[in-house]
Amino acid sequence: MNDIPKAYNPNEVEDKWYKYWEDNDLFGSEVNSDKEPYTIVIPPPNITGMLTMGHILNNTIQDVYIRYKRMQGFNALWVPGTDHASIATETKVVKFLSDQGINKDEIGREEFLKHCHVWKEKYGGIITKQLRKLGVSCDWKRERFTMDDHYYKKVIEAFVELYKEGLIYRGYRMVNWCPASKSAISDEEVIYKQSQGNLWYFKYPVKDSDKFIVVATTRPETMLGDTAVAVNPKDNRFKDLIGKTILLPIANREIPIIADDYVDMEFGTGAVKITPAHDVNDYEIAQRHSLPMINIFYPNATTNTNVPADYQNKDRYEVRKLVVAEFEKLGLLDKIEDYTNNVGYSERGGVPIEPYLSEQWFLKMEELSKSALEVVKEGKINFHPNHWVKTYEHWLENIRDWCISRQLWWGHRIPVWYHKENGQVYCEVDPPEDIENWNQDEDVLDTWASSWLWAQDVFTSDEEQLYYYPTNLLVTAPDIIFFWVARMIMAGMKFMKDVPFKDVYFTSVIRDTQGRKMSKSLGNSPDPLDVISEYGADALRFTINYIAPLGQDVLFSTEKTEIGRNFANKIWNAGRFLLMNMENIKLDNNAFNGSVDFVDEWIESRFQNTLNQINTALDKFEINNASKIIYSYVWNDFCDWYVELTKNRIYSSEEEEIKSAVLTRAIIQFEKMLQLVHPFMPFITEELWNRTRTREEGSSISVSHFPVFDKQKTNESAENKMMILQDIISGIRNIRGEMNIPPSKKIKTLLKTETLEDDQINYIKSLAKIETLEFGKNIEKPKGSASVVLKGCEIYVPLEGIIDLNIEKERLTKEITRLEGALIGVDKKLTNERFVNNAPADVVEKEKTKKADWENSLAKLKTLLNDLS
RNA sequence: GGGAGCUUAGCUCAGUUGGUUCAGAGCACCUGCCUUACAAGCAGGGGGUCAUAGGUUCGAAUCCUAUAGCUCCCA
Repeated sequence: MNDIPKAYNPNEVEDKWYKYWEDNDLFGSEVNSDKEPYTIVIPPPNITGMLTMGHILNNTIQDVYIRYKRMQGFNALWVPGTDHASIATETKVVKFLSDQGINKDEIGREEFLKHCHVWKEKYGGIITKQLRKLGVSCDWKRERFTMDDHYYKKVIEAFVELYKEGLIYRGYRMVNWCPASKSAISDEEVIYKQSQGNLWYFKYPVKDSDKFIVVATTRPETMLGDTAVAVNPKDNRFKDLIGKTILLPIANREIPIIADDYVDMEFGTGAVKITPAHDVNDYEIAQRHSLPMINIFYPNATTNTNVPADYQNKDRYEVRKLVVAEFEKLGLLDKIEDYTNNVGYSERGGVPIEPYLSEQWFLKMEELSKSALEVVKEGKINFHPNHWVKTYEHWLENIRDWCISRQLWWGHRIPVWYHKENGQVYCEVDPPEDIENWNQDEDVLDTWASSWLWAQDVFTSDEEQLYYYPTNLLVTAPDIIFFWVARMIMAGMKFMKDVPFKDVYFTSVIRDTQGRKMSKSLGNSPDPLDVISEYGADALRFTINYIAPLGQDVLFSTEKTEIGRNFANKIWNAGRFLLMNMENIKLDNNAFNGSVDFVDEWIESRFQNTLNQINTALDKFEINNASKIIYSYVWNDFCDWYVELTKNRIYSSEEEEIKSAVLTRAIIQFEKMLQLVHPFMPFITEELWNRTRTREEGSSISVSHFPVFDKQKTNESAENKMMILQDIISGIRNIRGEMNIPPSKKIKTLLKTETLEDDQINYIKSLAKIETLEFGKNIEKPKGSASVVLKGCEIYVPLEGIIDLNIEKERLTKEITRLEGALIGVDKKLTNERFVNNAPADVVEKEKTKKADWENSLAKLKTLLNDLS
């Protein structure tokens, strides 16, 4: 056993065990009607992505729960997989190809998709490979992809079903258009950013008049598509102009001046230009007034032939400059003001979106959102933290139809065919038989319109679906609550008539130490794999759980991982101590009887209470609380006290039998602790589990039985007895510390007490480094002693000659001041009649006891202080 | 503009139904220790007007109201 290194080295341990787990299929799950399933589906990472700190947090939490439940005897299944990420992947592949001089449109759809699949095979597994480094206990045999045959078919079936029910429709509508990907995107994919812009004031000449009407706009280029100017009917400034027309400069069109309540009289000049094809509000006004709609852009947001020749084929921002310059030249530019406005950007494309008229597919939301709202309100699904419910409700109550078509090739192609001759529409899972007479719709579905089936269709047979669905827990980042969580709930209720999961855990958002969101562009995100190789996966897992409070942001920096690394090292060394002492000792499982003393009862009691607290914390999804409970049990109870107290018995005992019994007991206690820690730190616990004794091939701590809380084994009197012991030892250590007595110097100590028992004495002697200890109720304080007053016990450390009286006076005075302050508080309460009359009797009683105890101590302290002078 | 959350020690955060000295932990800091598991450690110590102002209550970090600051979501 001398091969146990002094410091824990995760690199020598982690890969070995991961391989062992996978080789032995320890995380596989099969339908088994005798066992209750516990199911989690992974939020499928995007195949274009790399592992981020967000993934670390998210997947660590899932792994904690799945390992915990697996050890508790559930048939635990964690389904891994990836998402095809339509826009992101297509963008990557397009760039990849164009770097080689290949143009997407030239090679055509089929050829392009081949490249996509090749690309997916090559890069699509990066994250899932990286995740293994974290120790995740997924069932890799069940890895799924959103474009797998089975899953693809399910997506198409869902479309057809919804179409036939009339919930999916096609329409020529104003959508959020991403000029970069040349596709429509959904409302949720638009990100609003504040930007410093201008408000341009244009003078529009009124026909047959020398008057002008001034309009303000943030987007001058759109004037080329204006089809009206609108004013508020109540606005007296423009009353006489309503019904007249404007001669639109540059475009040289005649457009009407109309009245509409929508116009805000306070904004700008009170008159607004109307560009129906490029503004959502204008579009609605145009519909009310039957105005023409002039689309001035190609799909990439360059100007088309609907604008004068000089302005054609130019980028929208270039046209803006030209238009402004021309207005200035014509003397029609009234003024320019600074203006801050919200500009919508395409989440994926990164460019400002263009409101754009086009033919798109929509999914009606009214019915779907209703049931999704109900199940959360009724508590069939619980959000953690709960406050996300409000955000969720608000979104569902104000939802608009979902634009599900994308003008892309990579994805699930819409299963609709149009007849070449008669324009007939055909929507089925299988293509029409006379396929040569039909054209299939060119669009694919929004990625989320496929991943919304994830919780139900990662299961490939009815039997499996029936057994594993609904899943138990979804762990995800709050930023996809609408994109994914809400829609998965809709899909579950629609297709399965049941919720997709029972609990949703929304993770923290990971930021850097300055509170900035981690992002590629800022370069402030550490590569998790670097962190793992530097500190170990267990260290990172533990740290991220430890510092991530439920529902709040977490500020992460690489150095914080020291918390977990040090903790792992602590566990390692506790094990090292036990194993080293076991070297020449036989483990004797039957040797308990002679050795049980209150320390053994105490640690068992602490263990049980800790176990109970951890169960409660995990049930409430207070995962960082759970890690703190574990940390404090392992470090404070187990290492600082229990192991130290074991030493006393191991070293002082001459009897091998007792030594063996103490160590056996300690090892068993240590093993139980390892099980507690295992869901959080799987690698180190597996390593030590295999070092405490020889294990069968194929066995693992990860499939061992998690301890079950047993109230019978808690022991209040042992805990109390221990507390007294700890107080006395701390008291003596305090004197040592304050008096600067070096640890090497053994001291003499006297204890005036009635309650101390023999079995506590040896512990006190060794932990407080005492040479001789006298105790009893009639102990007298020696002259020149330092002293501590505890409840029912006084400690005297005779230090005549060494002791600095002033330091001791200071110590005592400090304690006296503290107690006096506390007593004032208690007195204030007890002399207040309203307190005595109104507060519950037990509270008053407690205050009285406190008062008596403190007065007692205070009196003793004062006597001690007097003796010194 | 609407909504959610946050503000407690130098830093990051706990603090349950208001009641034990409830003002805590970790890191950082100071002092002493290479004490036979661990210096990635051990022992001891200092440090906070609980954002601000009111209110409710016998009693408030905790409940209510207002204000300020910060973060996020939605329009």
